[in-house]
Amino acid sequence: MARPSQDVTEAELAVLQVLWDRGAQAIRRISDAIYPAGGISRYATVQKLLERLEAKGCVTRDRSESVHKFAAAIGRDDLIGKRLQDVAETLCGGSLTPLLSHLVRAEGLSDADRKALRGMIERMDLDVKGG
Amino acid sequence: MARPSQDVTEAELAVLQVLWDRGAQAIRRISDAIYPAGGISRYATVQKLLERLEAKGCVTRDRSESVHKFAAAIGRDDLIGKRLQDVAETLCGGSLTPLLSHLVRAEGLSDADRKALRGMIERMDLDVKGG
DNA sequence: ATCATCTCAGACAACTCGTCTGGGTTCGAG
DNA sequence: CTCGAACCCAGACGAGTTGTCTGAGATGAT
Repeated sequence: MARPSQDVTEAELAVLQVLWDRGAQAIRRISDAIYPAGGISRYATVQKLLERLEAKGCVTRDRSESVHKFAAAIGRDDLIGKRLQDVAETLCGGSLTPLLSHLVRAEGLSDADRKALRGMIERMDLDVKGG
Repeated sequence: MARPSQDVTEAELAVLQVLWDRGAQAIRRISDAIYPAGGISRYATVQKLLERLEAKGCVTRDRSESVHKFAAAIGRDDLIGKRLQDVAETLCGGSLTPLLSHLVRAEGLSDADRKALRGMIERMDLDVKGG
């Protein structure tokens, strides 16, 4: 499975968002979703973006019909993970822990957030102890 | 305080690392640290990087002496925060919580990590309750 | 006065990114 | 079968970024 090596671009991400939200699509549909104004060249732009996404392993292409259909090969979560990993490698020597502690320290953590977080940790503890 | 608007580049980061590790430095010192081989042009490269870092507000310049001295204006932690914020805005609608849950879910969290994390949360709870 | 070292401004090639053009193909309607 | 619309593919283009370098003037110690 070809993993996305390079990073996903702003415009490429817009294409991925459409695929994530609406499932597999033909180029025309994606183009219409992103550029409601339409236009021939916009179509070609999306086409190129999909081509590059495919090269990066972020999208799969179904060529069984004459009009190809594209589907996301990675999820939003995969991309989040990749970006976090990237930050960790660039700034923390590869360790994710500093990111974690930064986020916990950061403002914006509500009561509910903390509660959910505690729940997650407890569940992990159980996983470890239970087997 | 001018905040870093654009992102810090790979080579720029190398310069920042030197400033973080060794404190305020003149260009020559930084250049020697990054390019042990030396060379005139490397000096100019570091100079340009510092100029760009200054423009981004990541570095301050002390012009009081004829040989300027540079110091980091942001910490490693600030940069981590900025990058995390960026990921959140790009992929999570600005919320940091998904990042948090992703990290907790991620492998590589040791026993000690979980323990430390639980400690952090409990401390936050105390802060809130204690006023 | 000289010379090494510094600052500053600008140039450069390589690369990325979003966009567009042109040429060949496919497919359904007439 | 022919025609036209929509498709796929390859390539190009301008703008912006990034790391690097050059040249000219200023500064300071010997």
